[in-house]
Amino acid sequence: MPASPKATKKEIVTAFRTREILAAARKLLEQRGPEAMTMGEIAAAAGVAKGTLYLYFQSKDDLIQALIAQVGENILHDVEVSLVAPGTPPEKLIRMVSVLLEYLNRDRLLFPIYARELLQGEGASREGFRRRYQELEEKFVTLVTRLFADGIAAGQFISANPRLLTFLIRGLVRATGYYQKAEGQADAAKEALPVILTLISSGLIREKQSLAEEAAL
Amino acid sequence: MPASPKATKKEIVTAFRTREILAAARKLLEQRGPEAMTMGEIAAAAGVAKGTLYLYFQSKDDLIQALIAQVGENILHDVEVSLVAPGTPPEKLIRMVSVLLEYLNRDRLLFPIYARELLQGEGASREGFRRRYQELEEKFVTLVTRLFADGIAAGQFISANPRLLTFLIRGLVRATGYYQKAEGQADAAKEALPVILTLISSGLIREKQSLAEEAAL
Amino acid sequence: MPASPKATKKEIVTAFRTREILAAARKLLEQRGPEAMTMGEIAAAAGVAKGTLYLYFQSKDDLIQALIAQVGENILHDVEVSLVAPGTPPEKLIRMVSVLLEYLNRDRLLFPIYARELLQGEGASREGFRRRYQELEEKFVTLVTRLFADGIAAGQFISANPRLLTFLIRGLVRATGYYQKAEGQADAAKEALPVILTLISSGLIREKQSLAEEAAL
Amino acid sequence: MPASPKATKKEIVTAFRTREILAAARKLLEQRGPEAMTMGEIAAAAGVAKGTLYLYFQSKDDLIQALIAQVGENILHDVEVSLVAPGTPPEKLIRMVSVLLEYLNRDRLLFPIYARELLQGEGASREGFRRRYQELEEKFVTLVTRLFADGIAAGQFISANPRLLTFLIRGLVRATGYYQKAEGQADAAKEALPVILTLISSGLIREKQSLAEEAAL
DNA sequence: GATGAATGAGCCTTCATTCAT
DNA sequence: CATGAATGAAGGCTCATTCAT
Repeated sequence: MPASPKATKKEIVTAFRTREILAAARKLLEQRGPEAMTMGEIAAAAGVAKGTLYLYFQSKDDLIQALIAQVGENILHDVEVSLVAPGTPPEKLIRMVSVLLEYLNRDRLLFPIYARELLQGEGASREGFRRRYQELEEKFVTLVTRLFADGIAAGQFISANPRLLTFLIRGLVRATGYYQKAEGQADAAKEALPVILTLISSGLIREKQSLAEEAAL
Repeated sequence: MPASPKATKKEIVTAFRTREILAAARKLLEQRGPEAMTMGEIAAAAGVAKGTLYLYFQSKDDLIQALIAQVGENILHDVEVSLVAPGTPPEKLIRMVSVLLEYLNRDRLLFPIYARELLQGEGASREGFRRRYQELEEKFVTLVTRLFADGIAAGQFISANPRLLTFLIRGLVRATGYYQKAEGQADAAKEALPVILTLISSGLIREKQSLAEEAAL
Repeated sequence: MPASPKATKKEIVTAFRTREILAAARKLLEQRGPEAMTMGEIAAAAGVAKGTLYLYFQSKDDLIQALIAQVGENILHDVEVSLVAPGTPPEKLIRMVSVLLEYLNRDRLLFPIYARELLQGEGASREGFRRRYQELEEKFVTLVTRLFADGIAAGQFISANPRLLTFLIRGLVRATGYYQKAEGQADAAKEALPVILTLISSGLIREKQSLAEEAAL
Repeated sequence: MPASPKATKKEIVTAFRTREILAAARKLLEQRGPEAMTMGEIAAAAGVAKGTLYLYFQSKDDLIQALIAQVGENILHDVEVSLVAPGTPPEKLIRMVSVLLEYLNRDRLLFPIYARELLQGEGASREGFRRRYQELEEKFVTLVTRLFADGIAAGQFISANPRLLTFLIRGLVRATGYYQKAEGQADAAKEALPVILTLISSGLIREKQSLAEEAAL
């Protein structure tokens, strides 16, 4: 029957359009920020009419949510994979950091560092955007916190609040993203990976003895 | 003491109003973000009429810049103090991290983690806000980069791009800010400081031997 | 005739709307002046929403400039035609005055007497309006000044600064416009034309001898 | 009794302030127009506080009315004097034109050509300004129209609507004002006076014969 | 009387969203 | 389905006017 393939073709076109629009929106989101970016700009960049955007997304906020979901689910999936693969917690941690850093180079993707939304209270506009971003964040934190909890329990990580450790690790990845952006480098991740691994494994400071005194303070 | 206090009284009122407005704006900035926050809201929160804001600031952008300047100059000053005081580079680094973390508890202060502006291109609105924030950032990075460069030259830090190290350290402080906000804790800094110091001095991972293998990968 | 009229239909609608808006704006400009006239009033008078005006004109100033350009180019063109047609300078002068006076009756047109902008310095608002108006003025003055210069050289006009004569002729036309407006007459131009022609050709005063004495004073 | 001189002194100060404010306002009115000119600017130019203006004038509109009245009464008075002095109507006309032209050089005074207000309908803002200006105009027109009526009755002027003639004469004076402004000359009036007198007495065109044919059309 | 900080109505302009074609 | 002209709510900003000092 021709109906099913026809419907499928339609779905393919729809999916294609959706991706095109999201791709255009992503670039604009990074360049101009969520508020400054207008629906008109997105439409122009995607090569469609303004009204067409509303055939694919209910609102601007909805579009931004889809953007985050699209990216976020990919990241979360890859992070999850890196954590369920066999290995000790430290091994898993290292794999996960590598995965996160790779995202900084894929698709010019800056979402891992799109952190400002986390700061905003309930009154903020783009309510949906914020909420979605925080959900994503929460899922990530939950996953990684478990890793740290396991590792701490096994005596393989320093003894600290595993949730705090999760935030700190994420902070290092974000910092790399800002570094990449600020320095205009194409591949900051490659440079940062070994440095972050060294930091994680043995710290920044070479003369441990003097530090021991400091820590005593 | 007639004339002088009279002139001063007006100045006091002006200074007081300015601070009131900035305080109201700061709260709103955190709650709603720079775009969503309207001059009307700021005025209402400060208990003045909309037009009054324009007696103290030339524009919305100007007001936000003042907000940043107010905070930023304090931070920069304290950071600078912590760096010129005597001590080895590692000692200075630790002092500086302490200073930065203290700011997370002072004045509900979230600016140290107000990083999104760094991501945006020239087209973004509130040009002045972004520029000012980036200037602040640049000054900070320059200061700390020098510290790392010195420490690396003296063999006291690991050998890495000092600028990258600066971004990473800052990332840890920011992460603490997000942690504090996300967890709703009053004093995340106190909890995070020893963890960050340990991380800096000896890493997160206890079993160094296994890590050596990882690094070989 | 399928594609072409379709594209044309949209253009026709656009052109129609543009004219509607300009017509509404013209009436308001005369009633209230360029500053007092608001975009809201224009929109209401044109039967569209305020935002719609910005689909046709970039700004209020732009709209007013379009208004002037629309009218001004017509006038200039007709004046030019009246000056290049064959005839002696006096004949041309008379033709031109007739053309100008005709404009006072066409389209409730008062622009030929919209002179205030000429008085204002650079600080005035609606910079574009003023500039455009002065450009128009300058073109007109240049054209007519040449006519007077030619006529004076040929001994057909009294010997005087041709530029001054241009201003005086224009002053008579403007005066007729004010007369029409003030008296509420429909066709002041018809009444004024022979009077102005007589004035130009032989003056207002009948007893030339007495005047000669006066001039001697 | 000291009360009376004291009151007088106060009146003197008041009158002085009033004149100072009006002088400052007049300059601004010419530079920026009645709408663009702000009360703040007037106050600054007059060297007083903004609130002080409201001790001398009820409103901005009231201030502008006073401005017109001040100037207008002077002009009207001088025109009246020139018309009641002995002489034939043509003599009086010439005297009056001289008086009007003199005003163009006095006090940088441009009011005689401040004609735009005449165009505006009832809806315009600065209602009082417009009304006052039109009253002034009406008085002037009444005065001069009587002169022309007398002269026409005596056969000394061409036979035409005396009111129209009044507008035309006034148009010549205004034109001189625009000429002075446009050309940036200091003393356009001196140059224009003989030209206008010649125009009034015998027209612009020298070859009367050819004109006679034209007039026949 | 004089001041000028404060007010708030009202303006121009933008932009997410709708809907007739 | 796609379009883009139209909408109108809302924002930043100005400025005439008021009033406590």
